Amino acid sequence: MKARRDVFQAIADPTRRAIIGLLAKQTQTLNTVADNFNMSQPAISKHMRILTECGLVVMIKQGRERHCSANFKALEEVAQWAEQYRSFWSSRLDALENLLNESD
Amino acid sequence: MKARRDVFQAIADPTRRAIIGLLAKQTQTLNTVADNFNMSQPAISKHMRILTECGLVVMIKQGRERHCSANFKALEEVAQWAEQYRSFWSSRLDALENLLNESD
DNA sequence: ATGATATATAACCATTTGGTTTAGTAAAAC
DNA sequence: GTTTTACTAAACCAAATGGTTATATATCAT
Repeated sequence: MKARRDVFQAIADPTRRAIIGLLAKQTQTLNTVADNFNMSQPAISKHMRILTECGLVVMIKQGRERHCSANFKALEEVAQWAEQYRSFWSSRLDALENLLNESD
Repeated sequence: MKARRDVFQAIADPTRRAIIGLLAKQTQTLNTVADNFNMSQPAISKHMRILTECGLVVMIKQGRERHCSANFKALEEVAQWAEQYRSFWSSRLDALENLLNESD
């Protein structure tokens, strides 16, 4: 049994972020998703597997089609991680100033 | 010349996220950062290089030491990307419901 | 039944990743 | 000036990543 996929790793790939973007507009089948990319269907299939493994996408089998839908809740972890540092970048306390103050 | 590093890829690694967390508390030298991890100093050096290449960390040479400081502004891209989908997960329109509605 | 369609699975491959150890180099301490 | 110290760079390695093509499987259409 594989260790549960990491959502940070899942969104590291630009193709997978683009897939999320597509699914935000509407649920799509795997094939219609694949039409948007310049790569083979198995490649998209693999990306989709990674996305489902970390909970970012839910796939439901309907006949011979797989209907794919994004589960944006899984992005909360990412948003929260990044946002915890927002006060740092929105304040005056960013990296350069830290360093400059330090060397004063 | 290497293509500019991607911040999404940079934060995909848990060690690098931990480094960001450390630098949020205070600027540190490369060595003091390395003390927090169970890996060699060159390994941390490499992580730090990736972090600086995508702008997440700023390093300033001071004598023989490298003072490392996080530049949280570089996280804005990540926060914004994730947040654009917040309305989806905070509303009732999440994946499962989409699919269930569809198959009604 | 036969064939087309939608997808998964397998086998394969090149490249990247994340680590290692072993030098090097530059600054500080003695 | 010799030795630590802080780090970088190089050479190496196993494993993971992201793609391919070819094949299998299940469903739908005829």
